[in-house]
Amino acid sequence: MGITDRKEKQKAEIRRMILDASMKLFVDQGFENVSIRKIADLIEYSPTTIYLYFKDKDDILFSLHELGFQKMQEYNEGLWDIKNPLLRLHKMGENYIRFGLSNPEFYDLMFIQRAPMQKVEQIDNCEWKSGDVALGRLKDTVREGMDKGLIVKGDVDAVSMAIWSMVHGLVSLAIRDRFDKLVPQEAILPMMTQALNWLVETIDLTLRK
Amino acid sequence: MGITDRKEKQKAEIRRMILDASMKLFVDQGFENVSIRKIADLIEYSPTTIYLYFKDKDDILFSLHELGFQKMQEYNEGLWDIKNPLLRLHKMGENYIRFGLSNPEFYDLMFIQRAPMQKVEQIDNCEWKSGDVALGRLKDTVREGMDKGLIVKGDVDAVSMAIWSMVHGLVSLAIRDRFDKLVPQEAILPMMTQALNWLVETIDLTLRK
DNA sequence: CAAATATACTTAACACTGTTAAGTTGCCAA
DNA sequence: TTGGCAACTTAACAGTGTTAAGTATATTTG
Repeated sequence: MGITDRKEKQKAEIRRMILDASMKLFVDQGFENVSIRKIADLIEYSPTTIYLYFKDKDDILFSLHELGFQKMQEYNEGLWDIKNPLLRLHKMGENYIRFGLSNPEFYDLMFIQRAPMQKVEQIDNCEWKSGDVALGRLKDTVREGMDKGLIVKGDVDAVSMAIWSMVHGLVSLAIRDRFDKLVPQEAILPMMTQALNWLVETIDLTLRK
Repeated sequence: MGITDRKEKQKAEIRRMILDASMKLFVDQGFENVSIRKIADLIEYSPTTIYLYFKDKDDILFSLHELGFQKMQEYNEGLWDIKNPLLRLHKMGENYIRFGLSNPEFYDLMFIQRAPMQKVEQIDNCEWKSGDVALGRLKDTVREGMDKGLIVKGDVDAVSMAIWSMVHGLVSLAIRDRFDKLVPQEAILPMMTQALNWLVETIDLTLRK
């Protein structure tokens, strides 16, 4: 089956091209400037060809959102070498913020836009693998911290959600311009870092006498 | 000037009609289903008439976003009767979550969509009054709590941002369906409440011995 | 090898979107 | 009565996602 094999590879290659073009477009020009026609222009095919490789636009956005999670993991390389769960948690937060601010369009897709979740609802019947894996790592760290008596005890799920929500809140408010008119531009990142530091210090049991 | 006066009132009335129609549309059918033409249909005018009363679509969305802040304040009636700043803070958080989940489309406009902020940037040169006022109330409460030795000390601005970010994170992840596949539907609200409770307990100095 | 079929891609169109320029009413003041 | 102005509409532009139908080219089959 040498021929069908090569065909498969060609098909995968064009899928790649479409994703690459979409990525380029929405990193360069922002989310709302990505259109099927612009993608088609970039890969020099007709717009309808794209529908031979993806069911619809949401399908492309879903794939990109998964690439986003891959990219995010790169930020966390070496994270598990940190043995102290509290320190690891702190670093996770820092990486999360750094990733969000450096890749606002990916972040948007992963945690703000509705499109990818609609695909999850339709296709992958009842699972959001990428999100589940990422949240799992947070939960593990929180649990470890509690077990070792390093951080304030509480329901692991609720506490993990609270921490995730806080960093997500910081990043999403920042990239949706809600800090712009409340905090001087150059003070935004320091303020975010300070907020994270405060949280980590507040839950740190070792700081209490 | 009786005539020009009545004219003014008529003009204001049509503005109202447009805003009411937009509100109805985006509360009933969701944000992305609001179009100039649908608004026009609802008020039985031609689409272009709307441009005689609002500069563009963003202008309408900005006005709606301000109405959202008004509506939010209604949730906080009687809040300042609570003398204990920690209790008040807790209630503020509960109200914030309740408002967000009950009025997702308004919340979207106020804290997620970019459109209203773009209007702020263009017109109101360099202020986001609604946001500033709301954040101000939070800051006052946090400061009062710190002054009275009821909550963990820290930079008032950063701590306020941290708290706002956490509740915003909870609400925005919820209304953008990020909890749906991670937590059973009926467990979402309890989990959010639990997360808020945990935060308040964690910063409560009176609980420490 | 020729005919039938399957593959890859395009053209044209539909039903939308926000927005603008130009045209049409009807009312008010001179 | 007429000029001008205000309120409103029609028609159009340039864009969007998406689908049905058509056209080559390549592959398989008789």
